[in-house]
This record gives sequence, structure tokens and C-alpha cells, in this order.
Amino acid sequence: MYTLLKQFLAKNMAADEAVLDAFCQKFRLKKTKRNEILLSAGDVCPYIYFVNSGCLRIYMMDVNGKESTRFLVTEGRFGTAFPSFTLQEPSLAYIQSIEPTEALYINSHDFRELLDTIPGWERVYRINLERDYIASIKRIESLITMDATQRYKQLMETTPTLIQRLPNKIIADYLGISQETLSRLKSKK
Amino acid sequence: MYTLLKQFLAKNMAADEAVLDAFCQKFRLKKTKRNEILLSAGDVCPYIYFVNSGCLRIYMMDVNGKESTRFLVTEGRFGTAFPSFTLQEPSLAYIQSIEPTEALYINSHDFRELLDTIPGWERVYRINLERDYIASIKRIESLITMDATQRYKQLMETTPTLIQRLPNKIIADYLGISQETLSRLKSKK
DNA sequence: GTAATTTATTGACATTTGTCAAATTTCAGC
DNA sequence: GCTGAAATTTGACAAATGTCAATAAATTAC
Repeated sequence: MYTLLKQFLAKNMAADEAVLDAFCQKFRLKKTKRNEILLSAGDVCPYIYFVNSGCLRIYMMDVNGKESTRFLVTEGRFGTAFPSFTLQEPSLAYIQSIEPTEALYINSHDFRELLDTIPGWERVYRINLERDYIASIKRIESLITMDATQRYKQLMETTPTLIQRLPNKIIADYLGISQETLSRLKSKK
Repeated sequence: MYTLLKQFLAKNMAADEAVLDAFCQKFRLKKTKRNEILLSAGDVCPYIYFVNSGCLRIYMMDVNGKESTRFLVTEGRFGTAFPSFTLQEPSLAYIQSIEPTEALYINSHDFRELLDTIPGWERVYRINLERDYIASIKRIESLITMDATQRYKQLMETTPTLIQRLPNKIIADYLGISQETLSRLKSKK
């Protein structure tokens, strides 16, 4: 249950088993079916999740019901409605499990406590933040510099697994294009 | 010279004057003219900057010479070619002062040392990262959910100062649209 | 202050992408 | 394995935005 999480910690932090256990005990396990909603827009996001298996999708919905995927979170990664969880304010985004998913979760209060009490954890979390931030910078770059075809090609090169694994329309709104456009550029080349 | 930087620290960290001074002494001051290049694409970004006055622009250039602004950094904020500085790998972006600018700078090695040695600084930096990451998430959202008009309107509401202060074409490529399109939506309404 | 350069605006047109609708295919759930 | 729902593809058309070119306005550098 905690294997992946411990691996995540061990990568950037030297800690003995007892500390790792103390850390992990703050997390609970949640198993979801496909397409379960874990958070609705308007609510304050209480939890940050660490995905053991499956996939979480952070997405928004506009007034016409059109959805846009902000992030996709797969095995071995932390994910949450980040602005809401971090600032404890109402979320603009929904969280949904688009596959049957097993995830660990911890509430905001306990999470902050870990940052205060587990030596080295603030560093690990900071490095994880840097990584996520870099990924989001690259995403911004692709959105302002590339057209739909280039963005799709890039996604195929960097994370082909995602494309195989997820339905077309999720990929499309992750790329910021319509389902039909994606379908057309797939058939072209 | 260090006033703004000390304010930045003091916001999230209790430290006596001696510690603040030790911290600040690692930074050097750079004054630039308008349109000076501080980093070219291809180089590893050695510094992170803290802007005292003026404005730095982090931007990319494609093979046709078309520019896209990744970030704009104004007074009281840290800025750098983040992926390059953090991972110490060649930068895809340029850094330019689009106004006469006064900025403090520190190299990667010293910066890491501060994270190790100044109590509380890793926390302050982590919180700053969260803030920047949240800003980038909101930018991604606006890019995947809004059209040009909506994005411009949002920018007018959130940072009208930027629009007044910077040339049109910088605003346009920050928004990911052409200069002409921006000019047209300004005249419309 | 003036010339030279850069920046902004405008028009005409091309291209990309979106929208709506219908037909087809795939797949989840029993 | 069936069956119904969901996802995908395709066509026709509309809307948004980009590109190129010319002109006008603003600003910098001297």
C-alpha cells in the first residue's frame, strides 16, 4: 500500500524506516471506480492524493458544460486541485478518477504538519513542486508557440502511454482542442 | 539595495537582521539598459534574479524568429529561465530587460547553499514556488479555455499596469496571439 | 527638436480550428 | 457474448485568428 510512496520519498531524502512509517500513517487509502467524482467545483479541496494505480483527472467545466483538462495524474505522482488545496479556497476544478484508481490521500492540516515535522520532507516536496512547475511551464510554452498538430505530435513523443490509455476526448481537451480536430489530425498523419 | 528583498523574506520568515544580511550578501546588483539580453537560448542559466525595479522578460524564439513571452517579472519578484536554472541545463528561453532594470542576482550554487543554511528560507522559497505554480496553472487554464478576447479582458482586470507599461507586441505574444489580433480587439471594445 | 527606427493600426485574404449533425465504431456493464 | 451507451469519425459550414502588406503613429537616439 505504501510502497510507491516510500520510493517517492527515498529518491530525495535519507530517512530510516520508522520515519517513513510515521509519514505514511498520515495517509488513508481510497479506491474508486471509473469516473467517480472526488471533488466538485465550488468546494474547498481537502486532500492531496498520491496515486498508486489508475489515473486522476483535474478538469474544469465552463457555463456551457464544456470540459477542459488541467492535469492528468498517474501512478507514483501527487495530484490535487492545487490552488484550492494550497490556499484552502473554493476550487474552480473538479477531480475525477478516469480509471479505477487506488490513491492515498491526506488532508491539508496533516500535510502541513508533515512539512513541519518530517526532516527532509519540505525539501522533497519543494523539489517535486519544481518538477511540476517546470512541466507546467513547458505546457504553457506549447500552448503559446505550437498549433494543434505540433502539440499532439509532442504529446505522442513525450507520453505515448497517455494517448493509448485515455479516451480521445480527454486527450483533446488536455491539448486545448476539440475532439473533432484531434480526430482529424490523427487520421491525416 | 536590499530593502525589497528583505521585505520579501520577512513576509514568511522570522529572522534577525544578521541572518537577513548574511542572506543578502550572496546577491550582487546588476543594472541594465532597456532591451539588454541577460541570457541567450542554448546557454545554461547561471542566475536567478530578484527585480528591484524595471522588468525582465523570459521569452522564446522559434526558427522563424517569432517570439513568445513565457513570463514577465516585475518589482519585488524572483525570476529566471526556471527549467534551465533549476536543472542547470541549456535554456530554451532568453532573458531580456525590457525596461531599464535593477536586479539582484545569485548563482545556482550559492542559491542552493542558502536553501541548506538559512533556516526558514527553504519554506519561504517553497511558498513562493507554490505561488508561481498557481499563477502558471491559471495561465494554462486561460489558454485552454478562453479565446483571445477573454484572455485580454482578464489581463486588463488582473494586471492593468502591465498593459499600460509594456508595448503591445509583448502583451500580444504573452497572450499567445498576434499583434494584429490584439490591436483589433483593443479597438473593438 | 528632428530624423530614423520601431511600433501600432488597418485591410484583404488564407488558414486553422470550432460547431453541429449524422453515421459508425467501440466498449462497459450485465 | 449481448446490448445499450459512449466514443469516434466524417462532412458541411461558420467563426476566429494568422499572415502579408501598406500606412500611420509613436518613440528613441542623436
